[in-house]
Amino acid sequence: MAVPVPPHAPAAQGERSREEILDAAERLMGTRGYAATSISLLAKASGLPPSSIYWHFGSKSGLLGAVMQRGARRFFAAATPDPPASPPEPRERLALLVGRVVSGMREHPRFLRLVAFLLLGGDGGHDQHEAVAGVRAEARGLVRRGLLWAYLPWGEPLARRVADELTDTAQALFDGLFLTTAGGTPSAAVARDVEAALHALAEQVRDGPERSGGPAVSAGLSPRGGC
Amino acid sequence: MAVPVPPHAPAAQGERSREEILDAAERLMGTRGYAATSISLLAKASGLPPSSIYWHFGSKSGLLGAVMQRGARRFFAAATPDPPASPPEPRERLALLVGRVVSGMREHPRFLRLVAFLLLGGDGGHDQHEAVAGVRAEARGLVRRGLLWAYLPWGEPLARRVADELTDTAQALFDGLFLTTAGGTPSAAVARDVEAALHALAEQVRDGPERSGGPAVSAGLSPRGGC
Amino acid sequence: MAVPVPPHAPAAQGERSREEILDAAERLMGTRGYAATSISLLAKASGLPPSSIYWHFGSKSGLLGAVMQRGARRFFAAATPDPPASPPEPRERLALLVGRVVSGMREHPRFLRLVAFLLLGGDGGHDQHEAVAGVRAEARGLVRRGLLWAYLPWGEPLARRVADELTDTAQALFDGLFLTTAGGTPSAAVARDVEAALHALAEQVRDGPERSGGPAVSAGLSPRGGC
Amino acid sequence: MAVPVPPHAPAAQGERSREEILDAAERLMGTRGYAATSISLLAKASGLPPSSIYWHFGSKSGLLGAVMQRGARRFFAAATPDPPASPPEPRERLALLVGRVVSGMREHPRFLRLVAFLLLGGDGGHDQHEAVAGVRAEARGLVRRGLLWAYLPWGEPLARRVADELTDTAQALFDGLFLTTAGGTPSAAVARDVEAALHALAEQVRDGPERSGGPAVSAGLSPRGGC
DNA sequence: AATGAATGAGCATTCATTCAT
DNA sequence: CATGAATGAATGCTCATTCAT
Repeated sequence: MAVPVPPHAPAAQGERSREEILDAAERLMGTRGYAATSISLLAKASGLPPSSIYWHFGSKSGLLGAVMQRGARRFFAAATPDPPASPPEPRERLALLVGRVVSGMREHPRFLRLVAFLLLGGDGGHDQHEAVAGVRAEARGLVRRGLLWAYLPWGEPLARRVADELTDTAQALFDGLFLTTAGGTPSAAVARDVEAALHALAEQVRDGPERSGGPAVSAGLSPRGGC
Repeated sequence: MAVPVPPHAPAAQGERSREEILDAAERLMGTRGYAATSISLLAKASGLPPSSIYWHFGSKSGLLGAVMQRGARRFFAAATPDPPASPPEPRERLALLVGRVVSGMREHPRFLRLVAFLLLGGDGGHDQHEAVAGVRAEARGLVRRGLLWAYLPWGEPLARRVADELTDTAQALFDGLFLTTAGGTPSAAVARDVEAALHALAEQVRDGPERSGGPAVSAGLSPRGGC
Repeated sequence: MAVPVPPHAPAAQGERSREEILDAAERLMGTRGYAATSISLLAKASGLPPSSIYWHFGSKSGLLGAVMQRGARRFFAAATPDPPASPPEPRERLALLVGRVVSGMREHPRFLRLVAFLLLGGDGGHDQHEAVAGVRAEARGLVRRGLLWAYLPWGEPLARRVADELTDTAQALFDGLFLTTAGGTPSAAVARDVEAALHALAEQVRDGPERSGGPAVSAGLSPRGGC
Repeated sequence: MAVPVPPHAPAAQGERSREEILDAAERLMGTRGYAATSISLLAKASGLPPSSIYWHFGSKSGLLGAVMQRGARRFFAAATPDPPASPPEPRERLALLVGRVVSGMREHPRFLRLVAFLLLGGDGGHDQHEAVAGVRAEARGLVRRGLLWAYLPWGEPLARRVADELTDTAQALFDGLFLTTAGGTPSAAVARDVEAALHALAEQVRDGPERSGGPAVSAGLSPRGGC
């Protein structure tokens, strides 16, 4: 006897199809890039016809949007440090932060590769540009909050200075950690160096407050000269 | 009987067409990625018909190969430090090294973006995988020689240790410096931090010879250590 | 056991949906043609899902049939002259006839455009060809009865001759009046001329009984006669 | 031995393909309408693959444009009366005019049906709307010049008045002549009546100069009343 | 050295339609 | 009555590539 489906279990089969398509899309787009992943390839990989993909997501870029949304939710859940674990030392806290980011990379490599593809590719419509920008901004926030929390034992004003001055660089170091292995498992040695480097930079921020006139040389950045 | 024109008399018009195609390809492939750059788009951008592109390069991946070859030659020429400038201090030498890499990034962003696309993308045939691997290896060599030269003032054995232990990390930091701006002009502040970070790591190599058991914590990287 | 709702209790909501679909279909098919009007467009326009359209009409051509039926009923109701108004003069009666046809055109332009589309298009299945033929035949009957009534003051035998000889031409003139503005409001000036032309032709029928050998010349229509 | 093709015989095969595609398109679009004629149908009918159609015409609407252009050129060549034949009597001249129009209809029915389709269909992009408007305007010019020439024996001022007042109506009558048979061979009887009707209207223009207050009644055009 | 013309495979997308609920 | 979900076939169009000239 046909029992009417209760509204809170909405069309179980439809939801399952949707997830299967999203899985296939994350896997393939994160492997080959957005442009190189055709709808018919996704159809083959998900076992559903192209028209079903369109029924669920409306368009290829709509599918991309859904992949990004779900991927971002999952990645940030994996990369955000658990509040309970709070060692007293900044160095250990930093290690915890780096560890969570690295484990996020290890658990969601395909999503991050897709983000990298989109970050590089200037072709996509502007909604996907927006989606990427959103993810990047959220990641930046995560890094910033992480630094703030890591260096809170040094006192809040200093922690804030560290976060202000190192967020961009930290994000860049994480990007590099990811890109060097092209989205494979990040190298433990490099991760260790990244951690050490960040801590060294934090100590420089703590010890030498004069930032813009510091000892950095970097010839070639300014129109040749120094500083 | 049509004798193929000998290479030392390069039939000016033909050579010019070839360069125009390469320019368009570097620009477009470095902007939109390889897969998203069609031959007919290249034809429109270069002003020559598709068949001419095939006459010059044989296939789309042949064109990619030529773009990579020319791009690599140019990039490494721009990123290799001039031998004459040799300041006495490692820190200054490092600054010079970073400066050259950054100026290579600034002058050839499209080529580097293309490399990044190919590094991420598993789609290309294995020729292009080879080409990318070659470029990466060459870049690694450049970084290694750069570090060796920078820290030579500390004595060759130590310089060699620094190079051995920091090459991968240095390359990762450069990758991050590039990816953070997605191939736009690299941030001067981040470049400065990268430089400072590398130097700090070098000092750690110099001061604490015990590497693997050092103070690094990085929970989650080793088969679960901290946290 | 689900008993089909008896027709005299038409389940208000269902009837309303049906009418909304018919409205959207008449509007869209009469604007863009049958082939260019898709079910999903109709769904969007009517606010009901495609499956509901199928529930009500069974198929796209079933929907067309229903549109034609309702449209024909409405159009002929609007175009049939009221019996009460019966001026004594043929000319005035003719004016009344033309007026009603024109007002039918003004009130149901979309239906007539759809008829014209189907009249021109050989694509539709033969049901719709039949439907169109039915509408055309009914229209012809209307015109014929109208002419008969208009020229009854001249005596029935003559009125019958006028109707016999002018029905086709009158229908053609009405067609032209409609097509010239492509289904917009018919031009009042042209309508006046059509009326005058029909009356002049009727007078010719009255005055010169010799039809086939009359003064008409029309080179090129008979198997080459003049020119 | 391969002789280079002289430039004035440009790619004979290409031109032939182009014409074959145009032939198939005129035939099919003029039979089923623009929307109902798919590219793959055209490919089957012309013997060339869809991609070749795109090579020659760029898009479906580009093909439509080419069909319209060629069709208009041919139709107007067929429908324009030869200057040499100039009988003295207006009635005979009118017969000649009608005859040419009718023979244009007989020789190019498919083109005219396509025009009618486009005239009715509000969906097409605005370039096709433009093309249709152009054809309609050119046809109007043809009718106007034809009337002027036909009634020149009555003196130029009168001929000009006839043309001014009857061009729209004449075009409508021709439209009706065409639409009644839906683009089949126009009925000779109706054509004869159209000719007679036009002449009768011309005589009314000649005899009664007061146009706007004339004997036309057409109830229903003005907001009910008369005139 | 170059190109106009062609082509089969594939693209993203929409089609009319069905059916379990 | 109504609808969410699905589907195979077709849509207009672009793809990388070839080849005679």
